[in-house]
Amino acid sequence: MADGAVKKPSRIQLRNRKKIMTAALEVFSQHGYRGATLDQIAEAAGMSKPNLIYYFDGKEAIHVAVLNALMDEWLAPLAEMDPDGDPLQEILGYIRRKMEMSRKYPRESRLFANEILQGAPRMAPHLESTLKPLFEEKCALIEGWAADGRLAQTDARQLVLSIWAITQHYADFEAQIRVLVPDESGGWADANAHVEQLFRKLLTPAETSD
Amino acid sequence: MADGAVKKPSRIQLRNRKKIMTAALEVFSQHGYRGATLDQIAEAAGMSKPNLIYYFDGKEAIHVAVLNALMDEWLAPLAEMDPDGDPLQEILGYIRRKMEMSRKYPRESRLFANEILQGAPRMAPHLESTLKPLFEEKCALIEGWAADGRLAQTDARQLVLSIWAITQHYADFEAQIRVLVPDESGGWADANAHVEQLFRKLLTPAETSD
DNA sequence: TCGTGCCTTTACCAAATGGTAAAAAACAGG
DNA sequence: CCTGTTTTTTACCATTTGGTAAAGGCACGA
Repeated sequence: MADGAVKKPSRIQLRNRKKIMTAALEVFSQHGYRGATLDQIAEAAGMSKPNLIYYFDGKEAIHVAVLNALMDEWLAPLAEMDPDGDPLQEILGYIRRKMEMSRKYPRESRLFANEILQGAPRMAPHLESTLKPLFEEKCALIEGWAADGRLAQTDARQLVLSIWAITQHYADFEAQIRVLVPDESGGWADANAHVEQLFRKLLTPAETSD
Repeated sequence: MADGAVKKPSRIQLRNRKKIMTAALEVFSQHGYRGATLDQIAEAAGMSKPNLIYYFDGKEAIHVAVLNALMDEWLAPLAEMDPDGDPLQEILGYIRRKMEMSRKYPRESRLFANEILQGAPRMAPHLESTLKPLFEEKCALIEGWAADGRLAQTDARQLVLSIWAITQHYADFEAQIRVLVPDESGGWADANAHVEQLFRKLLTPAETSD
């Protein structure tokens, strides 16, 4: 009885929370935190504004909930990088997965981009607690590979940053790319090929074939 | 007499318009268009809100004015790329200038990033009329260099996009980088070295030293 | 059928925000 | 100093927006 646990959420609660978060992702990613209104989210979720507040403590709580819920999914491509795989293939595989994310989930990318651009006011703790350890772990892994001569010498942190920069750019700056790159061009195929070429050249170790 | 021209602005007008635009850059780049308020801009500019409206037609007009005024400055590094220079050096020089921009003018970078992220609602015409021609011109130049064998074969459009992505990332995602990269590390020096290494490897032509 | 507890809506509200009106102040030019 | 013009301020205003109160539905077991 003295358990401070919360009651387990009902089916309808689960369903509605998910509907709200889906709607919120749509609206927040398109307009940013300040630009999004509860009315927009409510309409997108197909329910009334006070009903949102019934399920979440307020606008900020919705935003934080969406951010936190998507963080794991967002980091999955990096988390999947396998210490036992072939270094170059592992990194190129990571890049391929990341490009896939930008293509299939641009809203998630823009949501995070918006938040970081504003100085990550609502995400800083999560960055520190979730992103940073993973980042450190994978950087150490890459440094290990480089030290073994299985990758060209390069700054692991900068490498990961530049992978993020390029891959996410395709989602975050889509409006600009749409203006500059004609529709009839290769589109995503060109992008994938270019990114692979770029990082393959960077990372392929000097041919010290034993 | 029949000249529909506007009277030339007084000294005080020039001064105040500039003050407002400086303040607006600060505020818009930090909070985005919707997140910025006229009161914030007024305070940053050291004048009253109605006074802003006296000099500009409204919030949107201020935003557009800032965007347009900074566009040229923003594109200068690319415009400076010299068709008669050494291809690799020209591109690396461009990258160096762009990194310098991100370091010295992160607010400008974030202003544009915010605008593009929201779909460039107030900048689309300017993108089409100013950015696109320059982009096309320089892409053609790069393609020429590559065709002459003075650069490695690569997709010029994708190359420029990836240069933008990486260099601007250092300004736009600074909040994240500050969390991930320890202060005592090389900081900008590491970043510059990495970016140069990355693109140098991509662009150095196969050693067909004649 | 009647509660009872979860869910939803209707009607509001206070603060924030973009913008206006009009008077006051500052600043020419004579 | 006077006069007309430009600049600035002091009140306002209408709308938007995040949030609340309280009553109404609604499912479901006794």
